Amino acid sequence: MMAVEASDKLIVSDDFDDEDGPVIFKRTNTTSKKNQLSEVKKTTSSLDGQTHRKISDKSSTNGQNSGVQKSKVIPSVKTAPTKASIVISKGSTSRVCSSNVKSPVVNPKASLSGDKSRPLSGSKVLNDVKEEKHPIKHLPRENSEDSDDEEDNKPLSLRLKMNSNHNSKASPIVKKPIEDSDDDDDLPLSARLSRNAGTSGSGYDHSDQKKPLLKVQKSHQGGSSTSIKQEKPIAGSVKRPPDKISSLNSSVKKPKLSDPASSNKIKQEPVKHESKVDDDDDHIPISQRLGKSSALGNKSSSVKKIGKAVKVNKSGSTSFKKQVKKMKKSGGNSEYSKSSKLLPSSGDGQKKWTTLVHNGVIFPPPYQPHGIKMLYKGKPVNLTPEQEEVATMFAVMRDTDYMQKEKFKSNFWSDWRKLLGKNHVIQNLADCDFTPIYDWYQVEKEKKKQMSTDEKKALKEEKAKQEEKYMWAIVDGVKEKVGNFRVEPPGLFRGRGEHPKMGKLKRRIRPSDITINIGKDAPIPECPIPGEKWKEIKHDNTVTWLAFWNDPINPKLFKYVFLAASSSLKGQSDKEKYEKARMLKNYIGNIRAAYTKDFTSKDITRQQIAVATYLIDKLALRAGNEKDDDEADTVGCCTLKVENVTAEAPNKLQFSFLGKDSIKYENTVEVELPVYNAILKFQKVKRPGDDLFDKLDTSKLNAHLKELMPGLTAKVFRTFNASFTLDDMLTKDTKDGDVAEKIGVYQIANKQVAIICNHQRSVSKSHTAQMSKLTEKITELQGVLKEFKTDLDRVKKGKSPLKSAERKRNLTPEALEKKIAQTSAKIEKMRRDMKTKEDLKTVALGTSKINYLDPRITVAWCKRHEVPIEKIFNKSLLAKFAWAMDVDPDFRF
DNA sequence: TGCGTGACTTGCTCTGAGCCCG
DNA sequence: CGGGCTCAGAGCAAGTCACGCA
Repeated sequence: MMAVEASDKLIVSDDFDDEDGPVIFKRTNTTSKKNQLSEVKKTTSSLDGQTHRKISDKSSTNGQNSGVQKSKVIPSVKTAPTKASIVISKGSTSRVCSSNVKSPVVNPKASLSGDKSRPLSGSKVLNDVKEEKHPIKHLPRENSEDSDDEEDNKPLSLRLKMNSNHNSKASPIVKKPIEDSDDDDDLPLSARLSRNAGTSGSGYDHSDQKKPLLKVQKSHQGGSSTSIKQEKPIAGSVKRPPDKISSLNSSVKKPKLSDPASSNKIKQEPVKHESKVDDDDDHIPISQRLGKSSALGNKSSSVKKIGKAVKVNKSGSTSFKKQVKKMKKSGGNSEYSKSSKLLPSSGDGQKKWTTLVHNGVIFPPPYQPHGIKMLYKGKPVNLTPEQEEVATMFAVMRDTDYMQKEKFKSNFWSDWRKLLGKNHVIQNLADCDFTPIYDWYQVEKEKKKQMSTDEKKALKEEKAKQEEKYMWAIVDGVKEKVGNFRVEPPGLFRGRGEHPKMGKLKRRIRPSDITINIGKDAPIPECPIPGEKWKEIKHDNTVTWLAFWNDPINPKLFKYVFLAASSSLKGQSDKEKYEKARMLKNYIGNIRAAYTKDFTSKDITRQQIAVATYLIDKLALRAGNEKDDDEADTVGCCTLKVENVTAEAPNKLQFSFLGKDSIKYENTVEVELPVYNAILKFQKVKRPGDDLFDKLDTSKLNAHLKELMPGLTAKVFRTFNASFTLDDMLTKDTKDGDVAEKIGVYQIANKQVAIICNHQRSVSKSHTAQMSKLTEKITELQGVLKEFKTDLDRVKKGKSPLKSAERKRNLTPEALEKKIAQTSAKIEKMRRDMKTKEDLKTVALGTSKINYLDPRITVAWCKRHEVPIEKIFNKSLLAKFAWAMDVDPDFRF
């Protein structure tokens, strides 16, 4: 419904016949409803697989962008602390070498046998071996792609173990992880899809890529499977290795060593070790890890041989110990190993910290009345400061799309009216004219813009000074950045999509709304607003939040203040997330076999679980929790409605629904026939608005998934698909070449992941203008080129260059030829840039980079191919992924 | 078993700083 | 040196999932 849609669609082609098969579903983009991006559709790829996405630019207006919006009267300036540089380098290369050496054993397989069976011993061994894996795996895959494809048709399970078989036989499922290298099994469906596509033709990628964005094109060959991942730091090593740290610090604006850095460094060192350890684990097959989660200790042993470890130590020793201790408590890194249970560790009521010191939160400044009078029926109206503040919030949103929404206006009116009172002069919104306030705001904005650089700088510094104390927390003795220490200012709620509460007043938060969580021995932060006090002080070390308040729009919800993404606490859980996804790789074969078998189960719940799991695996759909009526009407897998899926004979399913953030998901994919038939069955006798999976909800689904793999939940498939695809594409498509070409390969892989995850963005307002500008320039250059050619002709014939340009005058044929080549190259580059711009106009690459792509894949790839990590990760990502920086170059997801 | 929290992750948009260009 | 563009970072909305209780 609301979707505005866009027109783009991606075309996806899937071919998956089989489970693994190469399904390709690539969607180009979807549109968001709100955003109205374009939608993408996919088509199946035909031979070539070219799928293309078409883009239509349709309007892209999202209203949101309009400039004014935000209104915040108060400028927020923050300074960012920053930092960091990365230091990966050296080690990396060197490491690489070492790594390369490794033996060719393939993990997968090895693991298989060993792994499955079990644990430790085997596993360790494996671990050590580890690195080898990729080679093996890949090769087979690639080469065999075609064959794979065929196999693809077969059920995943089959493929796993025996490629030869058919679907029917599913292998035994269950918990044991299989490591097979089976080719496809490991692969994410999506990857498989794409792969096919790639192989066969170029799937949509091709089209897109055909002209290589960056030059990379080759991709097809490898088939591109994409994977997406996110990154988060895993805990393992709590902190970053010293190096990193140091580097970070340096960059950080803050005081150099002031503590943070320095302290961090120290502590962190220990971390390194740990991290290494982790790395080791990585290599290890999941299964192994599982088995013995306890392995941790072991790992250390394994700690690689690699030099790195060595370095770390020294300084580390002390800190190291400490850390270890800490970790244990918290279940930190070690955790994963330690927690034999598998990953699940992090969550629970484990201790997350021992000592926690921070200064609370900072509040936005009080409202400063401007005294500008709005008009009601043409006449100026007096408003109290409170009334004026809310009127200003509304006035300032004039240029946004929200103003076109009745719901927004009625909600605003309802809340504002409460402030005005029943008997106020203002009796309806339609007769209100906020122009004077709007104009005043524009002027204020302009003034701010016109301030001199020095003035701006002074303001910024002042703000930084005020905020300095709130920016840091000391967790177990380590200074860590706080993520969002600023209390949200009052404003009008901007829900996404057709949110029922859009426009409601989000009232000002006061100290008495805020609960502080801090160490028992730490001083309680002073309340920044004189005369007021905190709602409550807690000392709960099983949670990571520093403070929270209830969301004024929906009091059932909380707004938390957490540590920043670069903190070790966050890094730890990030790492755990990726480890879990990697573990899934070892189980995926059996899981696919299991659900394939259940596609035709007589037990309807079982059948629905099977089909839902298949969709989550293949399409990277979100779980789809139930939602209340007072939220936007969006769905995920478990909450799909009959109307969201249209069957197209013989075996295609067309999906069309609004997902998270009311982003439109449009995709048509080929599915296995039993799935197709099951969907038809689920739709039977239901109305369009009924639940497709009426016997299912996320808790049942996740409970089932946990039986298949410890800690497995629906969202793990997204991480797995994403990271796997990235790893796979990078491995297959990276060729010798310059850095720019390699970065191009990375971007294409990143884009593929974004498409799989349906990460969209709204088309920038100036997109069309920018494109036409580029077109103009190209046309102009083509004219120039033509002239050069004519001149060259003439010069060769002994004539003088044509007219005009005197500059041409003395050109020799050689010089002209050179010019021609230069101009042609320039035109080519511009064409590529245009294509890239157009291709990415509705695709958001950042989300997957931040949340779904295991950073170790990227770091290891950078090391292997000598691409500076800074070319891929910006400063904040470098800080966030500090835990992944010392990964072995041979790391494979 | 179902439901309502509670805690955290994921995700899009806006903003502002720095960059490039003419 | 002003204006448009890009991109990182901030902001905050909207998901996921675990847990405890009845």
